[in-house]
Amino acid sequence: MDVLRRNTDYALRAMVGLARQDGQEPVSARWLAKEQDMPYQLTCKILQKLHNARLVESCMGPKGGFRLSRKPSRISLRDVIEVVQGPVQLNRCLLGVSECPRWPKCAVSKRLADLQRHIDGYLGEITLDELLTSRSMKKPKTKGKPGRKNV
Amino acid sequence: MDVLRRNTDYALRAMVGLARQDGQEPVSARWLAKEQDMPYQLTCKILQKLHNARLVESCMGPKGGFRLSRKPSRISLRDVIEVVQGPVQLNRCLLGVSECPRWPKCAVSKRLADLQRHIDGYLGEITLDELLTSRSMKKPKTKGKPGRKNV
DNA sequence: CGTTGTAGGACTATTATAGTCCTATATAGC
DNA sequence: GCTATATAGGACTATAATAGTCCTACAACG
Repeated sequence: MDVLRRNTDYALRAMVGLARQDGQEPVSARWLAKEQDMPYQLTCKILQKLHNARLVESCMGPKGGFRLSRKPSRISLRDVIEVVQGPVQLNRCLLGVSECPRWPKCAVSKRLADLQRHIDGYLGEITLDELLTSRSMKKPKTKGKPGRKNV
Repeated sequence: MDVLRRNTDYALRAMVGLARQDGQEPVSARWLAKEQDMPYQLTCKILQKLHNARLVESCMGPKGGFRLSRKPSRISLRDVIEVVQGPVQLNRCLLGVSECPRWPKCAVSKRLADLQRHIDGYLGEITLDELLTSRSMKKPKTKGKPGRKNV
């Protein structure tokens, strides 16, 4: 499939949904799920992950819900991605040389490591607020399976 | 392995194995499989794919086998990757805007599209011959690569 | 104290990937 | 021609990763 998975997409949508509310008022998972066409239960799970990673704050009870724990401009795409699907790695060996059983026979590494660094850097630079404007319109139709729509 | 799958890794190893033989003599799937620690049947499948994509030539019969269809310096990592696992895409929508049902609500696209282009370009630049030296365990890498590292 | 919310464990379902089995066919050498 | 060794490839099984659901517990506002 793709590098960014469906759950990552959901997480991004959720974060964007929260960022738009931008207020003090917490937003409920149910509302977010509906707003962004995501399965409710999954939305809960993903928000929990985001909460454990301190990207969002939560309050329980009626009037409860979630809000971003810092400004959208201080949350990167990479932050969100890593919470949901872990780091985007080209190849497992790139993380820890020590783990590769074929080393030193295998060493695609050097050039790929450069690319890896670039990807990490790039994803780390893109921030949530950059996604806000483009996401702001109300959607036209789109119903059916909760299929993968888009990032 | 994440972005690059195991089969892609196998394909890369197979190609490297072939590139090292550098000769006129075709190399059999069985030999390659053993050399590179890969399941024989899978190796056959993958070589078939590489053959259909014209990256390798094949000859049947005893003394048959595979050889690269062009020089290692003219085969990119991207060529191999795309044969085995398809294009490395960050997100499905980046391929064709027309397919996205959430447009225009969603448009992470712009920044990600840049990254996508960079990845494609980079993978397209890395050539097989650049992997040869680093993959041969005999020689430590005291040697500068003659490969074309041009953008 | 009931309603509306999050927390989260434990499951099921679905899909993608990896890997195997089997049969057909080509060809070199006898 | 016959046989051994090779690729070609369809059809299958197995395994793993991902997506999604169900259920119970707990927190807090009114």
